[in-house]
Amino acid sequence: MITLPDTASPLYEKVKDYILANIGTGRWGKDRKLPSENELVASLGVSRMTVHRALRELTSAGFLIRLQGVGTFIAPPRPQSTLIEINNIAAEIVERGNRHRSEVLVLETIMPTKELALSFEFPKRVSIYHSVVVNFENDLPVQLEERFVNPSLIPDYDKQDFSKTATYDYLMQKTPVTEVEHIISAIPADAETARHLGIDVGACCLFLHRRTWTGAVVATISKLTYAGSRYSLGSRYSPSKSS
Amino acid sequence: MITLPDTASPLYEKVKDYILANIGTGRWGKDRKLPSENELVASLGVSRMTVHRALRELTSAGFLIRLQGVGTFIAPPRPQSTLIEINNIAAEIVERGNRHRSEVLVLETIMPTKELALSFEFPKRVSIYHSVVVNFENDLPVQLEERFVNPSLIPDYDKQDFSKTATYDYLMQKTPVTEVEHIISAIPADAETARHLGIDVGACCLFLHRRTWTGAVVATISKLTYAGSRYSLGSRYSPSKSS
DNA sequence: CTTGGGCAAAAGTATATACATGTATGTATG
DNA sequence: CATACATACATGTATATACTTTTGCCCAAG
Repeated sequence: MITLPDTASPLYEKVKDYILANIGTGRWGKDRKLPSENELVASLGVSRMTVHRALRELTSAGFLIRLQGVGTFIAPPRPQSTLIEINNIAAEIVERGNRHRSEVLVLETIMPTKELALSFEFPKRVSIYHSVVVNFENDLPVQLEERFVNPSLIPDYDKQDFSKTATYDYLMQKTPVTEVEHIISAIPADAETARHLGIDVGACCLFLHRRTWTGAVVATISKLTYAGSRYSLGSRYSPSKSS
Repeated sequence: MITLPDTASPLYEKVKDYILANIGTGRWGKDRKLPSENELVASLGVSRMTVHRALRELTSAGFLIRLQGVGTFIAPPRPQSTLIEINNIAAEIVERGNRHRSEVLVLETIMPTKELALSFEFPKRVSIYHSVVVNFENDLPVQLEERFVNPSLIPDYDKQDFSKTATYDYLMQKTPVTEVEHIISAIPADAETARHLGIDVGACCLFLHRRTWTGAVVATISKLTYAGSRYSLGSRYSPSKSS
């Protein structure tokens, strides 16, 4: 009989910790198979429901794999990918304690180019909304934001005052995003970008291309250009909010 | 008494669906407060444990917020952030059907600079591993990878042959990552980077700075420089794998 | 009016029990 | 030898019950 630590945390958390510790030390590493629920009940002296809860939560957290009728196994090492988080720039600037301001350069309805229509996966040509906004941090331009918006999902996009509401906030509020595609690259500033961001032509810019979906429909396409010298995308992330 | 649909799914899933549906239609939108567990027990005719499980899972999925002694509430709309995924470059290249090859330029033990020691959050000066590797896609250099590795977590790092095993694979295999910090920026190539990547000095590069933790200890610090013209980070992501 | 105690209500935890369902395996039968 | 069945064992689900912890609120005492 193993005695679990006498801490304040609930019992199922102690069981989870016990299991994680044994995974970590490789004690169950032989065939990566864990003791059965009933064996854990016997060795830990807790009820099966408690063991079951611990195992279920570790499974949903990705540590374990369970097969009914077979057993519980240590999950293969975490998928080799890491996530970074991209936040709303307006919120981010304010959070840093700086002043955010935006300037609307363009807000119009256009017929998409063939390439754009393709990106929207439109079967036929329909007009779309188009906006260009510059975001300032303490009066220094940091981001040039060009957006193309599917009007069937977000009507009235062209009626908004985006110097007050961030485009991002408006879109997030209007339609749920079910999928996002990002492409991040580094490009030299062209003449127009350079002018809007107040940097030299050819200066390094971080370029973020984003498409969002609502269901099967492409909702927005955004091209975000950051002045490379003034901005970097940062994030800190815990792959698994374990235990 | 509400009757839940007569499908094959388990009861707690039906309860989850019922709750999600009521959130979606805004039925409980007034003060965003849900019926208590006991009220749901009465109205749905299931046991409290079942209701509790449904509510607990919806809470951990981010849909609800529960306060002991107070009640259950609809969570505010999803945090306004999106995630992008950064994959192992070697695997990525192979997945694209291209040939991956790496060249080890440096693999040594060094004393960290003051700045580096600070990044590692070292209390005192200890030596660390240092590697510089160039990754090729079809013989075209795409990434310059400089890594600093905490020897207390990953001994023998300097004994590896990283032209065979990707550093990433080796590290992932040796120690679990509990937290990751990323900073992405766009910088012009310096002379050395330009030489290794075969690009012009001053050309745009995507620069990824990464720190990984194992528990409270900084495990690795990586500086990944991508030739901007040849590479972009891409990902597609579904924010909520709900219910 | 303010404070503090006590009560009710809500979620959180833990257990015992039962049955359902999926899987592997051994055994008897053709 | 092969198939079908029985069985044992694993996880999955559902309930009843009991107790704990936290919170909000009413009400009485000061």
